[in-house]
Amino acid sequence: MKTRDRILQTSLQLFNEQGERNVTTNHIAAELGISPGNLYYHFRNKTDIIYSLFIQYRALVDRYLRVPRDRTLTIEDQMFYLESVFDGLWYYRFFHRDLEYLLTTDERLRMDYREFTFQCLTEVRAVLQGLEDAGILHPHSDQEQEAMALNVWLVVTNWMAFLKTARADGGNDATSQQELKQGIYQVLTLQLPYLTDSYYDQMAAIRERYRPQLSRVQPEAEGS
Amino acid sequence: MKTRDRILQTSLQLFNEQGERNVTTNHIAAELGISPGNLYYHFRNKTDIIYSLFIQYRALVDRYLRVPRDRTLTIEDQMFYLESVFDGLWYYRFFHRDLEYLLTTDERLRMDYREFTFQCLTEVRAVLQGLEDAGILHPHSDQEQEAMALNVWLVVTNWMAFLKTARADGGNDATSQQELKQGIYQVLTLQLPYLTDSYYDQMAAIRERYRPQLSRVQPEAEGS
DNA sequence: ATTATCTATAGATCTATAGATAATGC
DNA sequence: ATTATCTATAGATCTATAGATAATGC
Repeated sequence: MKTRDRILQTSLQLFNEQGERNVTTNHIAAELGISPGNLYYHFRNKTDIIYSLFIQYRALVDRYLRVPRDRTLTIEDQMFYLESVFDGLWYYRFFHRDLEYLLTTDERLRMDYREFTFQCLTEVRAVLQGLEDAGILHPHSDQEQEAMALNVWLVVTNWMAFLKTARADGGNDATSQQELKQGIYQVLTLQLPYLTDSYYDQMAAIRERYRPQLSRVQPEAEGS
Repeated sequence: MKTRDRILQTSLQLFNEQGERNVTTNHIAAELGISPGNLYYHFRNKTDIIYSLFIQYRALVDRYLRVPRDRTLTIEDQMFYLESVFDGLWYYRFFHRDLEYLLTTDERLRMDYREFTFQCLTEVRAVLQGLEDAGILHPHSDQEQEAMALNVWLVVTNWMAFLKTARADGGNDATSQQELKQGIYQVLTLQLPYLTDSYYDQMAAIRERYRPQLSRVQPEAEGS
């Protein structure tokens, strides 16, 4: 593998494991067994590395989240999107952690990420529309659909951060990808009241499969 | 004012304006016109300052978010809670920005914040229950209520982060507190499908007042 | 010839403390 | 006597580059 790609790969790994803030260019070079000088030959600075990782991340999402406009959607379609999106979030999980800082540091990233967000929101709306057209969801007004899509986005992109804060340890990596998928339960919760009678039972059953294991998340026994 | 309190006040201000990550103990001391040595006389380190600010924040939320269990709730009750909560989020807005990093750095903060989160979730559920008992919301199962409360929490605590990423500039402070309140629109969107017929129009009208000015947030004109 | 890599380091911070001095409260 | 403050600084990083050297591709 090219050194440039190894730098990206190792950076991603260290960022994910330790958080971008705790990983310096020195650490990355040391982990790779190359000199800091060499790293700077390939990337201008850490910001440049992060931007390249964002490009990878965006490409990954673009590859999976292509919602057809010419046909209605099935429940399986939606589940595929959800699974894919959460896989992507996991793979580049460092990214949403320090997102705000990253965006203030890198003007180019801020602009591109902003555009990326709006594209994703458009795709989410297309999913909702596709399910509505299929008779799975009750119809809603454009404005309601837009607000719903935004809530879906907020839940999806921030579920992981919540999990980290809700666990007593900082988040044991081993079990976390599993738990991350429980965010799907939360997303499906948003749709629950909009499901038509014909699909309610089926969707509710699927949702049950993702139910969070609250014994883990919740600290003490249930109060009234 | 006591020096200790001035340190907290100035730290909060600098953290909010520039982000916790960009503010060092040196900056705080310089802004106050005191020596770094003096700052360290009052606080062991920056983590200690942040923890003290969290204690203030928690006290603020505790003061407002006390949901009565012995009576049903009115729509006005809920609006008061929402307004108060968003005010608090604004006042300590640095906190949720670097939250994850802060929690991994300070074990004590992590434990306390976790407990705080669960207490807040309990209060959110009490609000939902109070509205349900008042016949404003259709009844839902305990599990659905729990998942809903979690979604409310996710939307409330992350709306500001979204706003920052969605704006072309990093977020002009002047207008932002206004915009922050638009998060209320998103929260009320979550309740929309659960409203009973008797209250739908009233609540929908209130919700309209918080509608985001999309011209600001959205980059280009509406596509189909 | 060009590309990739290393060595060595200047310059910039930042944290946190030791030790001296000033201010305050009995 | 105790509390608050300052001066000065050691020690630890981190970034980013200059300049030399090695490897590679024609």
